[in-house]
Amino acid sequence: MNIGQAAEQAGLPPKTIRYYEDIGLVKPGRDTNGYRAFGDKDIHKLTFLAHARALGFSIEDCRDLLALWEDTQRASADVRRIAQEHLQRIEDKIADLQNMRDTLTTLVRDCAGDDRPDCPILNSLGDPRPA
Amino acid sequence: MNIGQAAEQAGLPPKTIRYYEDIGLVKPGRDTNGYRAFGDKDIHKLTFLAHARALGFSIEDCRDLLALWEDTQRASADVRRIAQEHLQRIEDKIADLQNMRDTLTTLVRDCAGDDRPDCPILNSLGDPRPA
DNA sequence: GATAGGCCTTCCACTCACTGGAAGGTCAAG
DNA sequence: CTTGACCTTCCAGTGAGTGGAAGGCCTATC
Repeated sequence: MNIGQAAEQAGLPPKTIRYYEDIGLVKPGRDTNGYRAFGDKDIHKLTFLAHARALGFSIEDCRDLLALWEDTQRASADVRRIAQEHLQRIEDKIADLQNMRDTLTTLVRDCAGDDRPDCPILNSLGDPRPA
Repeated sequence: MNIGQAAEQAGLPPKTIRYYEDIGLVKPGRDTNGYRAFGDKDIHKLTFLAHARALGFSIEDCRDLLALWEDTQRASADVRRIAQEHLQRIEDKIADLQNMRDTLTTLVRDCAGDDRPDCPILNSLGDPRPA
């Protein structure tokens, strides 16, 4: 299978797949004309990568998860640990963003948003001890 | 004021302040020895930048907000619009992360996490139509 | 056989917002 | 006079791709 079809199957842009080969996540063969030749296992890996990345796993997490996937003897606990650590990072990030949202919501609510120059948003951002 | 004190006041690393000068966000003067000399207005700007960045505004948003802050005639509506657009991006990001979290929570819950090799997380990630 | 177009290849540069480090100048204390 | 903490500039790297140029290959049509 050429890179175009592989991209379609996996739901990734061809450029991204070349990049994944570059950094050693997949190792497709080559046809005599130099085109990459993707087998079923490559497609599976790319699909795996597309899903894991969509869930926000880092490339290095993906590398670890793929290695565990290829190791039929691995303990599911190893996978679970990576997923749980990632879950914690996501929870933290959500909490951060919710704090930002709350602060911004207050600022936007207090801003008249009209033609007058007075603006609580700018005032607060410039204050050494802001809202 | 030297860059070290300015950094302390504003709550930013010196490296970041130099970077902000590089990209034209602040323009401190120079002492005769070549050291940057930060005035009150520079400190205020840096403080502003630290807060706006902490709220997740992009550098380009910060540039716009600083320009509005320096324009005493600006309408508060302009500021409000930038803040509200940013707020929307934050809301979207929170929703994305919550979806990720929900999917991952399900996967982690279904994974035995013991010595056995069977792992619903890996199975699902490799599935063309995943959880 | 020529040509058009749609693939494919490599390589280089760019993104964003810094961060790290090297090499060297300056300043205050002891 | 030396030590150590500052400061300066410049170069390179981060993560995870994306954009584009220059050129090769493959198929279809004229």
